[in-house]
Amino acid sequence: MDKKTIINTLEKIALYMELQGENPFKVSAFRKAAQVLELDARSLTEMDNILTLKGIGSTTGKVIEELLENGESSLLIELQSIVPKGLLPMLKIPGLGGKKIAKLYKELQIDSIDALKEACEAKKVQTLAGFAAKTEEKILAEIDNLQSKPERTAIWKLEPIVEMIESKLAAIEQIEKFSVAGSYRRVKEASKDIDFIITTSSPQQVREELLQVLPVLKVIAAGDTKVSVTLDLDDEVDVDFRLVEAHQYASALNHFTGSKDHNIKMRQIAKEQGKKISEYGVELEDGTMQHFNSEQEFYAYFDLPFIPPTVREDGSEFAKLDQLSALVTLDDIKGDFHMHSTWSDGAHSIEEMVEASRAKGYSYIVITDHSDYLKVANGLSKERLVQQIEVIKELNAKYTDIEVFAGTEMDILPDGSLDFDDELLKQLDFVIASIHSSFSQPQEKIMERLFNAVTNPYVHMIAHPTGRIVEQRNGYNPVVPTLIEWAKEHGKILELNANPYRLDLNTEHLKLAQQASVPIAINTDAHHMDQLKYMDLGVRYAQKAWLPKESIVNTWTLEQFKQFI
DNA sequence: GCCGTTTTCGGCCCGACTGTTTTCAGTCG
Repeated sequence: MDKKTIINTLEKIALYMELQGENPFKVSAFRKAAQVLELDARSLTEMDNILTLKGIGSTTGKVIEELLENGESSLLIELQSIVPKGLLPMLKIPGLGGKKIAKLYKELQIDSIDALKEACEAKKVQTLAGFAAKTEEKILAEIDNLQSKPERTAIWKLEPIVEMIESKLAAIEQIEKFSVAGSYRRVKEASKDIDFIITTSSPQQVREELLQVLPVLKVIAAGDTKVSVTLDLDDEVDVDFRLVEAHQYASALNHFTGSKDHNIKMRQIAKEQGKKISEYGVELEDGTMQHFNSEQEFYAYFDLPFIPPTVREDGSEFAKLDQLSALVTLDDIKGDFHMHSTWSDGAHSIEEMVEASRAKGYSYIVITDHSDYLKVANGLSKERLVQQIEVIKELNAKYTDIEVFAGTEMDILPDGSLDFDDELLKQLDFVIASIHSSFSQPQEKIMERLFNAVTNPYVHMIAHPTGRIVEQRNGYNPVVPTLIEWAKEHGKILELNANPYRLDLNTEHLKLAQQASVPIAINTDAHHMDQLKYMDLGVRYAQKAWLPKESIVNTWTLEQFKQFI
């Protein structure tokens, strides 16, 4: 019996109880018990006091004891025999919760989505008290919608949509200030919807403007403080706008950034002090409202350090407040080790990339165009690379405020060999090795290729080590813990590729690398000047893995970096 | 169902919107 099974069982029990229309507090008691176990860092064998944990009482305790003893829960088994399995997916239909589903089952014996669809079409559902024609139509529409719409949308699909919305909001006169919030602001890899908060003194006008200027497919809700729409784009995306007054900005931003668990924790802290947190501010015991100029002020009011959005997750962040000041921030970043120019498949000349990097205030960058093998990307031949090294040397002499290093993003070929020989690699300041081909080879072959790169004395770093594309492609499936071991042994850097398509290594892998003291470089892999901005995303993604500045190569001074290479 | 050196009963984070009724329940984030 492992911890995960116990957590899953408790959550399943909660789900089945919810489908029975049980008391919501009872349901959440089981969820809370599951969360208590989840948030406890110890493994099951290390926990001798499981039944005395706060949040685990006699009933949930018995479930756990039973699971430990014979591997199953009679409570769950009983619930599963009473509640048809077909009810579970019905919770996915917006507008339907436990109570309504329980009623549909009890009164009309509806035990699946198909049965629900039939009953709606036969106009049986509107005969129930609490249901009417409009509800019936809505359920039918949502069932149709269910198949066509993905549950979550990847961050790289959302990014251009967020930018489009931001440009629209900026053009609406009555909007004073706005910000994206929600899980997108927390840098989740994928989100269910996009949240914006807007400050205005004429909410009704802004509401109308929003519905006008955006490509609205469907209005989900449109009240005085909240507008929810589905946008008609390549990917249908839901967007929530919350309209508040200027002095409520910080509280609203905090509230709608979440996460839900983070907010609940904050409210419990406030409650212990007799205060009440809402999206409008903090209400004191005498009923007066406290407002804040920033989220920093808000946290300080509760004697907490500023908790960045990226780590506001399951509540465990409150146990790690002492680590917050060590987290890497954009201000700590002194350079970028991976970018392309027109020499291969980049959009700008080396000089333009240097100028854009100077504008960022970097102390150093490395130009790393593709190597010979990658013909589709106009990879550099030996001769062209030698030429490029000279060009970079000359260019570098022109600058006193930034050091430009000559590098390469060299392919690790399908047969495991490296695209350039050591004689050439020797002449470069910085060598990246990466895989762009034959992803479907057996894992042993992939690892053999990576091993050859890691053990080459002239290679400094492995880029996008797994080759994944967020929410779309798994990559070439290396054994990452082994790769981390090798990197440690041979003194290599592993990359956090900051492009929103990649975010590679992912947070789990980054944590492992940090535990092994393997240095991480956050790189934009920019193919265009504008993409240098992804450093910000990379840094915030690194925060999600709780990476301290010390683990990040980009925080090194020029001297430290020179010493390393 | 769980919790409590103010409580063993009465709360549990808090508020918005919709649809169904006519003062509110259910759902959602």
